[in-house]
Amino acid sequence: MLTIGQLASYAGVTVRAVRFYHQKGLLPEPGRDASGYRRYDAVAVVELIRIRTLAEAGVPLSRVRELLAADPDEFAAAVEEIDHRLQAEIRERQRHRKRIAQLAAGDSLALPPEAVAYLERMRQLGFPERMVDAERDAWILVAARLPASMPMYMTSKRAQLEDPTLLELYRDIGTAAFEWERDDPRLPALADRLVASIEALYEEELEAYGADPMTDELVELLDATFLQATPIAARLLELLEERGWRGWTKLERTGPR
Amino acid sequence: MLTIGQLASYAGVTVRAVRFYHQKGLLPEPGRDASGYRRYDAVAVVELIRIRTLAEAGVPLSRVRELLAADPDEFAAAVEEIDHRLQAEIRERQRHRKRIAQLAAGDSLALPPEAVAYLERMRQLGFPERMVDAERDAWILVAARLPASMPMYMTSKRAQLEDPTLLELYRDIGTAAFEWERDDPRLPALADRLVASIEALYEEELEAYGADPMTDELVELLDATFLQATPIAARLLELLEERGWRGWTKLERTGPR
DNA sequence: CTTGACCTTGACGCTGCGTCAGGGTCGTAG
DNA sequence: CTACGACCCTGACGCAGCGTCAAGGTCAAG
Repeated sequence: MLTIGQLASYAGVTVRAVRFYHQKGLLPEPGRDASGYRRYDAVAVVELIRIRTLAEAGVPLSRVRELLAADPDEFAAAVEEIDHRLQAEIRERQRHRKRIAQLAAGDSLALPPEAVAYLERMRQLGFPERMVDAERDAWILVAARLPASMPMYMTSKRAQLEDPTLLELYRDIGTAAFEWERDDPRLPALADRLVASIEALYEEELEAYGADPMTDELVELLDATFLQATPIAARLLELLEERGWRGWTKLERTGPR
Repeated sequence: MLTIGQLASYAGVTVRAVRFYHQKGLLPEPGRDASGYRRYDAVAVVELIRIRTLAEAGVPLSRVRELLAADPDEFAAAVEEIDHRLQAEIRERQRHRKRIAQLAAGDSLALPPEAVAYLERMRQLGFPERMVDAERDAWILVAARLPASMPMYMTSKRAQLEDPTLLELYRDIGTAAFEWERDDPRLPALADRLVASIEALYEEELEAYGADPMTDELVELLDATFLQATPIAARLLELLEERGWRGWTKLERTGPR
């Protein structure tokens, strides 16, 4: 007759695990000896090994209980289902591996590769790090909501970076955002240049991309980020409204053409 | 400003998860509005998405906390370690899949394929199901302790099954085990045949396999299983001792040659 | 004013055990 | 005979990552 420790070492499990299986009704409680110790026979070893075999195959203990008492057909069906689950878990982990492989570089945290490339291009072009960070945060928000549209946005944005006039404008906005005060006298001139660019872009963009999938919710959030990021944001929006345009992330014409 | 529900839906997580991250210190508690509601800004969305990105990559939350504050070198090291873990988990599940694939047939629960083949051969040879079951349980015990020795044992046992004299003897022991009483008068004659076979095998086996890796502990357990399985077991052991042999699983000569 | 959809804190539940705490028991050695 | 280490017992809490009540308070719309 075996003690619980001997039984456990036989099946390669811990004593605690054996008691746990008793508690869960997977393994019947054996008789006790005079001093209250559990005493097991060889049948218990076989039962315990069966439990471990299923458990080690990744079967949850609740299923193990059913399976030990199942007929061959039920057993086969259960095995198939468990195999599907294991396959799914493997695929999940393979996705995770890809994901963390992309995380090796800092920006890619939560961003698709084309966005990382776009931010890298900004750095190459000499944009200040703070502005790149702000851009990154904004695109993280977009990527979370509209992952499918990221390639489209990034294609559009990269094209804008290659236009010398726009590049100059973006750089100046960056400088303004992080170095100017809210009432800087140079802001109206900046707003003029901005409006000129908007009006030049407006027609093109509409033709090229059709309806923008961006939701009002997201637009609002991105605008809020901008307003928080720099004190000039609020003033710039005012100046734009005076010139017939409302918004920031998504511009709408309010005045005459 | 966002409520907790809006924040959560933005990052694709549940409200409960957000509160949990607050509790764990992953996400800072934001300010409250007049009625005590948490109010979030866009920065919180970005932080939350970062947390989820890491968590979805299979990083435990305790590591997420460290990683959010880690420098690029630490981050890269951590990513590598996590990737190793994921790979290990994938390999583990692939083993599990193999294991449960083997479980499709009933006997293979906790038995290697060669043992399953041996039991199948017993069935082909017409051994009664009860005897096959008893054999199976015994070999489950052996396989748990000495998996590496199973091919050797099975080769030896299969050879014995192909010997007509031994086959006849085993079949008769099977019949005796499940149909005779402890004091059946035919037992002494069975013991004589058994001893004759043992003495014929004894020399051969010693030469062929050298030292048996089986431990005393395992021998004792297997003997106990035999004694529990059938009332004739105890009597048979007595008869063997009278004839100069002790034991069952592992026989030792006690008398003269 | 009511309804339904939100928000708050607090507490328990799930899996598969690990790990104390606070005892009793067994076998062997001195 | 006693002491010691290695066992055994029950009971309870802890872990990760939330899900899910419970028992309220708040808000916007009809």
